[in-house]
Amino acid sequence: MPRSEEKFKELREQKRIIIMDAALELFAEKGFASTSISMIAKHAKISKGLMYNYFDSKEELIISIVHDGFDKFLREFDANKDSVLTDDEFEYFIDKTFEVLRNNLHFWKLYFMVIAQPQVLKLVDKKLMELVIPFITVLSEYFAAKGCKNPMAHAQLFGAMLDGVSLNYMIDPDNFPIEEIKQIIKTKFI
Amino acid sequence: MPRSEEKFKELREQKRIIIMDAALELFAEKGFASTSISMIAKHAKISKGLMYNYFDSKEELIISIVHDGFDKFLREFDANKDSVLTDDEFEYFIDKTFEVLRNNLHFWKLYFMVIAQPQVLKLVDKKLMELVIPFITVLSEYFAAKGCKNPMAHAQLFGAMLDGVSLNYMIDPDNFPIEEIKQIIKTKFI
Amino acid sequence: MPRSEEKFKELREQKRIIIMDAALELFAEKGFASTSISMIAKHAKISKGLMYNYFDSKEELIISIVHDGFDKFLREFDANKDSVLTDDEFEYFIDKTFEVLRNNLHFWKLYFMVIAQPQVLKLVDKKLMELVIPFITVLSEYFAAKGCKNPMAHAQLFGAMLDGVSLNYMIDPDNFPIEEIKQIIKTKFI
Amino acid sequence: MPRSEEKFKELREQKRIIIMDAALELFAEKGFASTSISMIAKHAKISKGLMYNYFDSKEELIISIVHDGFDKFLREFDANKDSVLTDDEFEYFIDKTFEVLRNNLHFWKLYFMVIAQPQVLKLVDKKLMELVIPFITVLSEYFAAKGCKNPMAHAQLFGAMLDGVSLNYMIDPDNFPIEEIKQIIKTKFI
DNA sequence: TATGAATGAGCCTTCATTCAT
DNA sequence: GATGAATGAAGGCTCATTCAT
Repeated sequence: MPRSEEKFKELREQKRIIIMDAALELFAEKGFASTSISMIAKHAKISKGLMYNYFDSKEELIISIVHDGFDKFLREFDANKDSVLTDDEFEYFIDKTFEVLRNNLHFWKLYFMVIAQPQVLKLVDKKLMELVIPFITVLSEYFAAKGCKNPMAHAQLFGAMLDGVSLNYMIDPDNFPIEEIKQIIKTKFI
Repeated sequence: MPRSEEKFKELREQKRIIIMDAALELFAEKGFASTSISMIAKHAKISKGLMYNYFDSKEELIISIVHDGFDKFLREFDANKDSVLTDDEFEYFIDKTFEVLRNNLHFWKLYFMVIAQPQVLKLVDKKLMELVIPFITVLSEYFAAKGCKNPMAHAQLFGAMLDGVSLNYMIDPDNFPIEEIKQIIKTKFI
Repeated sequence: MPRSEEKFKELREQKRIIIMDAALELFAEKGFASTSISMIAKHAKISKGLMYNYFDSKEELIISIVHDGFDKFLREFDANKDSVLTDDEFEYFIDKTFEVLRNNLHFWKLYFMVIAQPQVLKLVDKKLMELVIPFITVLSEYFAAKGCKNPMAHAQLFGAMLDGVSLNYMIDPDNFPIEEIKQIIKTKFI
Repeated sequence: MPRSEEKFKELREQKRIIIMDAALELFAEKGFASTSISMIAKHAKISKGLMYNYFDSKEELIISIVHDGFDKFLREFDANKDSVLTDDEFEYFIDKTFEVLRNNLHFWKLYFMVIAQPQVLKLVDKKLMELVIPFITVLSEYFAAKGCKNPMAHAQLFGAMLDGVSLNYMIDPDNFPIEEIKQIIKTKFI
């Protein structure tokens, strides 16, 4: 591939990211249906028409954002998949999760918007499963190693609990005692 | 009040409920924005215009549904507010919660739709607080009596966990091991 | 006609008038299109359905109001039609006109609303002509007797001027010097 | 500014005018409320949606038409504001007024529609005052210079009379002797 | 006579998407 | 690539009118 073409691809990718960031911010703030393409284009400082040069449709845009976010999320954790977690690794996992949560509030708002809306969830659930299953599996193995009777249910409860904590944090970040709650979770589950 | 007038009011109330049920079903299935008044009217077997005889707007409709659901929910629990919960009462509370969850899947889908959508949440958050605060208070007192160091954070974690469990159950009721999870929660929190 | 039937007719006529008064007030205040049958019914303290017992349609209602107003207006002046006006009679005519104007502000608002809206004017223009032509004729004869070269144009100008004065008075009754203007008109035209 | 951008703006302005002309014609013919955006769009040979690219709402459309018309009207007269009118200037003013009246029948229909409809008048009355006050002032000074006792009332009567004449001409242009009436006005007021 | 629930056509407006430039 | 004018379907909502009671 000639250098100029490479550079071109890179520029294109950067513009894609600019659009996705603008869209993410607005989606998180106003919801999917209440955010128009016009608003996204204005916020990304491009024209409406150009949007369609990068994304086929509004749906494809939100799908891309969610997929991208999932990928980023996975990349933060992908070291520890081959063997059973140690307690230290599990604690690291918890810390990392809360850190990611805190640093990507917009994305998690979008995430809940997506899974709470059946019609949007459909667009994304396959990818979501790809993300969730390895997590649940790793967790399940961890709890099995700790001697839990029903490690799979333990893992699912743990995942659900993280969902619930994220959701409540997201709704009112300033009044949710995220740090204390992290400690309690560690006490109860490690 | 003459009987006929009383009857009129009753008929009106019944029709309101028919409309709200129809709307709840569609909202839960397709989301708020993706459900049109036309669809609701058709599903409730009334004309579009009649909706507006019973509800001022689409927003007022979803607000009414949510408020009604919250009230129904509260009525199931209002016995145990005056003193600290015993362990048995706490267990009963957990059982009841899971029972209500199972029997009102549509409503809980709507509930998550609502809290995940900023623009809709705004319409309802005062009422939501009225619902949540007494629960958190009662839970907090319970955990305090059990000797927890940070009873309020415990209560909020517990509430968040229930949210997360509900959410995951709602997304895929058939594959979420709700009963096992209830047992684990009891073990960990009573 | 038996007495009861007579009484019945009278009651009916009274109710008609109540409805027309209520409608006139609202039409004058908000305009024809912006006043709904519901509002009129509420203001007249009857049900929407009953309105249609007295008037076939919203259009028939406004037509009735206008016709009634014209008839009332005519009845105030019908003495002086058979012969040429004296100067005193002409002055009396001017005084009377201004008095009627002041006492029926709502009606004159409606009147201008009607003639300014082609689609409504159509419904009423025949009756309007029946009202206007005798006036113009009488005025024209008066100006002819005074020796004006073009008495018909004089009469039409005079009529138009009264329209204009009414219109301006109606728009802002408190700041339009109606009494001074009456004097000027007398000076210029008697 | 590059030529192309300039041209864009010009094209945009032209389209705005096309829409306003189409709307003016229909408003004058059928009234404000009875003219739908669909009808305007069809008459302007554009799509319904495009209207909203040029005007925020139906109300903003009529406001723009009225403001534009007033501005055009003012531009025809703005020479004679600094000192008292001579008789010749006053006669020129009358001639000009009648000429403008004759050449802009649609606009004057709209004008009367607007001032006869309280809800529409509100949208426009500030601008209307800006138009009327200088006229009344100039007229008032003219009549004062002629030695009238009550020049302000004279001026207001004169303005009202022009309103009334316009109104009657507008209702039935073919049968209203506009030219003769102009002569009578000159005789009576110069 | 009197009510107001019910209808449905039609209105204003929004918005994802396309396309000429 | 980039723009934004243009389209048209669809949505929320209003309202004159009808009709069962």
